Amino acid sequence: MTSNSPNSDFTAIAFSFFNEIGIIDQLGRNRFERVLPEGLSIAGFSLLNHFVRLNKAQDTPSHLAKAFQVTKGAMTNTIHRLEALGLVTIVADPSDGRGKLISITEAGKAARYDAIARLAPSLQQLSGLIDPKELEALVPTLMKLRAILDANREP
Amino acid sequence: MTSNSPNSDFTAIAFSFFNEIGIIDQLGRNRFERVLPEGLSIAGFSLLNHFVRLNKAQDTPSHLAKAFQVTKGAMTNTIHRLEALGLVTIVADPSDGRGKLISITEAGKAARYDAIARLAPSLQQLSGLIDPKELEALVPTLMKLRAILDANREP
DNA sequence: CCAATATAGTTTAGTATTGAACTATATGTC
DNA sequence: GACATATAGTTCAATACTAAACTATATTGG
Repeated sequence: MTSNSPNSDFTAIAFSFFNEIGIIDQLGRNRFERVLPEGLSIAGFSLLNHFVRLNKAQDTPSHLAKAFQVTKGAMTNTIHRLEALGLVTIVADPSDGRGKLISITEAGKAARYDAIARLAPSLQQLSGLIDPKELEALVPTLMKLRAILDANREP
Repeated sequence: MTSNSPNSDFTAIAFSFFNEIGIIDQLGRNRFERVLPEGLSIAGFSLLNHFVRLNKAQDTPSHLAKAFQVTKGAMTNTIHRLEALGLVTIVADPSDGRGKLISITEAGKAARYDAIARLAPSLQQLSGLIDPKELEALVPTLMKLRAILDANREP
């Protein structure tokens, strides 16, 4: 019975894990926000990136809200700001009178590419400070964790 | 020269790393916020937790703002809300006419303890889904990374 | 000592978020 | 087919944050 009581152990571990995650996220967001072009938020960038990464031609606001785990209201706001910048288009869903379909524009793809180019130097600076192998080793576990959390969130 | 061009590799790795961190943070915050007692935000809880973890009797708003990497304005807001709840006290710094000193109250310590107790079941639920050893293995690397990011943020 | 500059904290305007109320359209049941 | 319920999207009030302007006090260099 030395290193046991696994339940309370887990609580403590999970607690420090989320604590570190929260601080790293804030420091990372801070870096990112400084270099994003005027008017483009991290939320906006993430949306553009989502379209390109998944190579999606179009997606609905409600699906996007679920994918990013934000409320429908937040997604309405993000989409409308991107539309005002000409980076996405909004059209009515022909097969569902309630729905809309969002698509990234060429300007949106260009803005995403440009944003990544601006991000690179800030990330590059870290390459001298962090062992790339160590960072790389983290990613698969984080992805697995994210998938578990994602699948087990409360509705 | 097979698996090289390490610089652009690093950018891609760092990019997915921060991407996963961001999503996990959001899912984690979501879980936390649901169980925190009415009126206590994550920011407020973190401040209370800071005092207890570091066993600090008092701290200045400006030092707290730096520690949490938020603006002075945000810290003013967090502190004033905690004071309104009776969880911290604010007194003038006797040795510096510009400064204030923040202390956690007994009620603040109790609120922090209570919040952790409420958090536990939500974390507990994860213990069946995630291998505790895997989670535990992540923490030291994250702490190191956090320290590096922390030391190398722009002013 | 005093002027210039730096630092501590507050305030304000603007942005991103949530939860809840709302409108409009779909779907399922009898 | 009509009614109840579910879903898509918008709007609104409130919270937490940022950047920048502000007030007040400290520090520093002539």
